[in-house]
Amino acid sequence: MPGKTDLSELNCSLARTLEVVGDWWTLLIIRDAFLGVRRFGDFQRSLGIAKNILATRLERLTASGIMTRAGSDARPTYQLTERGRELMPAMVALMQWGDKWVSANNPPVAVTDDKGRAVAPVRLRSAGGEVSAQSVRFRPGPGANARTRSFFRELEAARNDAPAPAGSR
Amino acid sequence: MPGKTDLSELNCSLARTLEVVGDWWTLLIIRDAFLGVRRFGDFQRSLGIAKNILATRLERLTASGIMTRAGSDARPTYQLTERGRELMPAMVALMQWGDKWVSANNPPVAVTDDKGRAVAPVRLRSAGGEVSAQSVRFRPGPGANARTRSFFRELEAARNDAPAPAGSR
DNA sequence: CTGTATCCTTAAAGATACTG
DNA sequence: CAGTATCTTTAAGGATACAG
Repeated sequence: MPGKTDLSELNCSLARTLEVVGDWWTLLIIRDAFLGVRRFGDFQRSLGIAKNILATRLERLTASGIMTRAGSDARPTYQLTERGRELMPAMVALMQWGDKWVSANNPPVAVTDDKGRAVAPVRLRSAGGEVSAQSVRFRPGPGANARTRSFFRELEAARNDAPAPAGSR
Repeated sequence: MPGKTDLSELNCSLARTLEVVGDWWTLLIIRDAFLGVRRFGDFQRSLGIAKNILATRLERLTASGIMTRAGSDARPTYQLTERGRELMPAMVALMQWGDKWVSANNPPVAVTDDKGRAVAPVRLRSAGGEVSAQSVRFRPGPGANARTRSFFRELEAARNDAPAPAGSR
């Protein structure tokens, strides 16, 4: 993107994740890798991506430890590392969302375990069981900086303002 | 992005998802919305995003039914719809990945349920229990088009080629 | 405060030719 | 086959001024 902002200041793991895998091609390359694609040319044909773009992405992905390059130098293969494979839940969750809300429950790709049993919709869980989207809470974590902490403080203040402006006036 | 490719041809729910929410700002706006941000100016300050960019994103998000605009026209609030809230698992999964692999297990933001109990790392499950990234399988789904089917066929062929060229030669 | 309208900059995407 | 090197295009991002 043109005047690309540096998101690293945002002190947020989501922003940090997006800095590494946050563009279309990167995510789709990882998807292909999950599917079993290994070769430069196969990625290229599968995605219809220009060679220079693909080369850049693969280099970035190997540099950030998400994929490894192996095999002959003339005809290497690219594979996901553990770091990369651990993106699986996020990828599947994104796919499931698209299955439901964009593909109208008519998934182009089915996800199963190795015995062909469907992977269930991804859910959030805590010690108390399933956590609905409504009941999820966010708060500053151990890695929060001053800006993040004040952000949450202000958020809290705004929440106390809006819903109950009765007695205050 | 400049010469933006039309991913809708890719016949993949991930690509389709990325067409809707697949850029930095959109995802970060949704994150903020999850955190409780509601107002134009708050999004703007929180993210450090230009006003026109924010306006475009909010319009796209409401047009695609992920957020709704409510309240006075002069000072509206933006909230996630169900469609938007269902992105929660994917967002949290992405955050968790960043927590572990980029923020070095020092999360800026902690995610809990409404009783303060930590949300567990997102896992994939099937009728057989937890599904490891290694054992996940993909196959053409009901919505697969001819291109997707042949893609999987070729992938299968390649897999049979590489690992066992013994008897064939 | 919440936008819209402009203008400008720039970097990302793509096409193409070429190399080991 | 797997890239690298260029060149061009273009649209996204940002800044600013202005409006309701």
